Amino acid sequence: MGHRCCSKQKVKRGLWSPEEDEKLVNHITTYGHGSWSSVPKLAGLQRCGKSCRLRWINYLRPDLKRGSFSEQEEQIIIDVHRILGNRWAQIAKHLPGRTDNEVKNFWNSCIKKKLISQGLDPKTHNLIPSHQRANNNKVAAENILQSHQPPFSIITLNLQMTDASMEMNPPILTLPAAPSSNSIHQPPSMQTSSVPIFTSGDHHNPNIPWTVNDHQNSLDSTIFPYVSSFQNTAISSSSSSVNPSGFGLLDENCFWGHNTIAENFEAPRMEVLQAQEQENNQATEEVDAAKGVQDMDASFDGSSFGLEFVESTLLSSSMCRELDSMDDLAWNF
DNA sequence: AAATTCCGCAACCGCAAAATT
DNA sequence: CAATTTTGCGGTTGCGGAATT
Repeated sequence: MGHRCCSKQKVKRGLWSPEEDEKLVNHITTYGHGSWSSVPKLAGLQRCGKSCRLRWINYLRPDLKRGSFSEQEEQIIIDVHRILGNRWAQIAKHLPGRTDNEVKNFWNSCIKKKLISQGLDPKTHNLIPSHQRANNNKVAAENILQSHQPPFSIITLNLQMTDASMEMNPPILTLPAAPSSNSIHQPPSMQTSSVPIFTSGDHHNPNIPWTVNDHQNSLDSTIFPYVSSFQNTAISSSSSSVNPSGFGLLDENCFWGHNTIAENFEAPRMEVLQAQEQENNQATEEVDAAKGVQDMDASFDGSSFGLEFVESTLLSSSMCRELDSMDDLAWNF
């Protein structure tokens, strides 16, 4: 029984061998993936395109971060999940170098259990009523209650504002005032760099699928500010995902550098540099439009309070973690 | 030491949206 | 504009190693 997408060919399934990986990497570094459905044939693989795509995205891409999740990453996942639910791809966009699959697995294997052990419903993030709790969770949940540390985070508190209050006092959108959409993806310490981080991936430049941070809309540009909120810890560590050069390349050890793979990428990347810059300029305009031109008062109704908006405001909430008083957490309400 | 259970993770499946023809 | 193809996503499965019996 083969895949529906490639039922004509005999297709290998299951784990990938190092040889297959090598073939795929060689092919994509040389030619890009173009159309995934043509990749297996061109790369000499007996896999379906879908499988190749998955393997590349989840494992072979050079910009992937490896290793266990940091506490900051875990907190980001919890916070974003609280608002977005199981939208793993969206959540993963807030974690440079992590894939949706990775985030999903981490959630299912670790975070979910942790929340349950704390007496929290992993779906709603609310405290599970004691009568609904299983006995083995009871103790843990009660410990939380006794510890005067409410299990609700900043974001929960803010989201508990009523719709009415939102309409009366819409939160102020605090997108970073970056000179361009490129620099938004850099932590503040990098913002003086004149070298842009390329932001496009599969959607616009299939020939450079190894660039960091693929964005589907301009409001996703809140990604790196998360980084900035803890850059003195995570970012300065060896697992840094920020390339001082501005180019979105990581070696197999998650260091920015020039390994073989990265060098192979160099040529095709430079070829599309100009087109990329034009695209980035266009994206800048979109961000500007979102920031300034949009009339919040006129458009702020139930339907306009979309996920993008939630995500963009999430930024400020996450950063608020470092603030000292609850007054500072109020999103300018 | 062998058998069994548990668990994390890579990969698959099916569906929907987007893009292309 | 409809049909087809491609891409992206979230849920789920099952393999393989670790832990337990």
